[in-house]
Amino acid sequence: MSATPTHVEENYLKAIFSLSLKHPEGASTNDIARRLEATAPSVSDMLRKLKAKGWIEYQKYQGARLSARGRELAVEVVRRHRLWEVFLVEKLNFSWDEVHDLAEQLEHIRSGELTNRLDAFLDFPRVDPHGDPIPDAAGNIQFDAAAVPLHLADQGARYELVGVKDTSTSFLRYLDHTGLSLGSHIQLMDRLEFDQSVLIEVHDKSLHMSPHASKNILVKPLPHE
Amino acid sequence: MSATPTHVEENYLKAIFSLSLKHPEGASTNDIARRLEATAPSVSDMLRKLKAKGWIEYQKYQGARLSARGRELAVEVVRRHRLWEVFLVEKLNFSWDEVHDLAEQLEHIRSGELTNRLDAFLDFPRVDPHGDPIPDAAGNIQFDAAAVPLHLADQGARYELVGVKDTSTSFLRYLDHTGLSLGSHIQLMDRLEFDQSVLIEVHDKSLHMSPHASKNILVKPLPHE
DNA sequence: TAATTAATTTAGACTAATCTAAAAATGTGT
DNA sequence: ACACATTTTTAGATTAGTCTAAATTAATTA
Repeated sequence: MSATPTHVEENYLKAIFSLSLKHPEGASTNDIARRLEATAPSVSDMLRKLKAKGWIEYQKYQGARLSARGRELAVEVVRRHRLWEVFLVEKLNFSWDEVHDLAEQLEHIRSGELTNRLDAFLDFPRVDPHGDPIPDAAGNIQFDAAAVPLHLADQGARYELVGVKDTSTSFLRYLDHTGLSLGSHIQLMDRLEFDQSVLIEVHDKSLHMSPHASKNILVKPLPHE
Repeated sequence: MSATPTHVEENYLKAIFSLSLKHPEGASTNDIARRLEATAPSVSDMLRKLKAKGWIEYQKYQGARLSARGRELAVEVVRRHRLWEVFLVEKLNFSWDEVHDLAEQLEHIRSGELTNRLDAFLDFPRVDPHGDPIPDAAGNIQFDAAAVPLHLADQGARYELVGVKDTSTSFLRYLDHTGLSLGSHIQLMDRLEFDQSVLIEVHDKSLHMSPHASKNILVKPLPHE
């Protein structure tokens, strides 16, 4: 039936998938190119091929959307990526800022058996080390509806850090530096509307956080004590 | 300095390495082609490239030998392959006949940090699930000098199964079927010289074993009780 | 040693993935 | 709605790896 994608094709599908989360109407050639650090002509070429294989819907100049099959393939890659990240952190003691590149390689080993056994070995984790949800074997993704970016959270309320949007090494190192990690309790003391920076309290220490940071931290309200 | 080999180049280096164990004078084009299921012209081409990169010594029509650097690279691949095999069997509960193809993919993820952490996580195993020695981080390989193929073992003596040379699924399944696995105790009842088949006793059951099997099983003398 | 066979290399072509430079289509602002 | 900027696609070239068919070298055997 449908052939299996190459590693490169998997990367394109994954990029289109993640771009589509914010722009369901379709991923543009340039956005994909930026994401994959490739040139627009390379992307244009590849979109034609992916369309021919039935993995995306695509009309010239109109951007790309995943087909049902394309989405399945992309979600499998995401599942593998996130499971390997959990493995690297939980079992091999890597830190959350070191695992991305390794997982980028491990994610391309395509074996349902391997993936599912790894999943079981890790005790069926629901999120990866950055708080991103791990698709289950059927491809379902459990998004946490209660999660909001910190810069939109309620003044005075108490939150738990449940995810980060920016998974770059530099950002994660910055969070380590401030003592923040998944599960940290945060109280939002003040929001400075003009630049969307925030004043928060973590572990009884107060901290002024830039808008870039506050926008890239996902929090969930803590139940009142 | 020396660039890093591609996955394909790693496969060639590994093939030359393992062929060189039996024929230290050099691996022939055809032998490499057979091993990699490629054609002779493909191999011929690649040998020129590997020579240009300084990883093999090679003169036209004379076969290939690994350079010092080439050997290092090959041994690293072997190390990764065997560590992943241990992981798959010990942690993910794969059986010894299922791990080869997965390890062929995992072995190409080149990260010293990953490899060494995996090694530690597995508690520094010395052999893989087929009894093959795992090179240490410095590239040293501890061969078991006492191991001999079963068809050359001494009549009447008692042995431990310490390795298999043929790691094909069919052969390993056959061994499972007979109840043999790494560590099994074997008594060599009779050797039939004319065809190198043997009569052995395992777990108090006697068994007639074909020459192919007896040649591909490595045993080590058990200390007398 | 000459002839034949086997092994190996060269020649030429193909696919996947990439790039730069140029052309074409789309979108925007006055 | 026209001109201009932006985005995207086409054209053409490159690299890695592979193949088949043909030529060449090495080995064997009469």
